[in-house]
Amino acid sequence: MLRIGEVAARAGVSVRALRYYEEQGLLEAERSASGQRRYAESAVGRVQFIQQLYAAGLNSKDVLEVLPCVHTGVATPAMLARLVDQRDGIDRQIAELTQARARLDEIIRIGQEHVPAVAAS
Amino acid sequence: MLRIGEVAARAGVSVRALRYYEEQGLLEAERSASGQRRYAESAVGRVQFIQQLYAAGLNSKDVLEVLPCVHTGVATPAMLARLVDQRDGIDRQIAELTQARARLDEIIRIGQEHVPAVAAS
DNA sequence: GTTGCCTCTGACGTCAACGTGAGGTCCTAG
DNA sequence: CTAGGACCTCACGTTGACGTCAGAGGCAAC
Repeated sequence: MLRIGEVAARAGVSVRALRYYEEQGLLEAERSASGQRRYAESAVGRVQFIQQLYAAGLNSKDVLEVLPCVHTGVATPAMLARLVDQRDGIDRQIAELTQARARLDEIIRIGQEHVPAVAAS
Repeated sequence: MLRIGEVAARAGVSVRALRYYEEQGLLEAERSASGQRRYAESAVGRVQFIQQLYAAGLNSKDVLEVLPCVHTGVATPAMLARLVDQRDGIDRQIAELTQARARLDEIIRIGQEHVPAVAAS
């Protein structure tokens, strides 16, 4: 059983974030006799996945819809539809990012042509 | 010369957003005699690129650093370094998204196995 | 037993990218 | 010449994911 600081350090987030996740129903913790949170080892991976979903543009409500499937491995048809929606959203984001990356890349290429004296090895 | 509503409609953003971009120094506009903004045709593409950069996780300050290179086609070595940094950031984001997508995908796959009676064609 | 770090519960602060009126002006179609 | 959109400038409101501070208690070491 891990304490909150330990989980935060391992998952690379703040202690405040973990309390916030609990507030949002994203993360459960047992309590010690004195009321301190105790986490299972699996909490670290769970938190990292939550971070990934946030990074993918989901809000905490979306994450809340997705997470039960992760834990139970079971999904209702409605949940599956949501999951597919979220995956499609991520696909669109990846496509946009790829396009933005390509544009940035071309800007860099042009920039290097115009200032070639420095990087020429 | 386009009016603000026209640019907003074509670029798929709000009028308020365009004023905000101007406020942040991201987008310039001439003014008519009565003070109304008049945009060049190129503003539409510029706005769309700004949106892509926002979607890529850049804030307006970052965008402000990147945009001059787009317009002039010239970049100082420092600017080039920033551009490369931003591109690397986008690469990291794409990697994260791809990983999140893979995890979602597996959840969907497992979910479909557990509820096969519906989707079976 | 006390020092020093960890944790607790509120509860207000923050920051970016706009949203949303208020109150007034412009413009163009009929 | 007037009705009604589109546009203008303030300027406050919103939202999500935390940051941060206050005041109090917990825990392991010395």
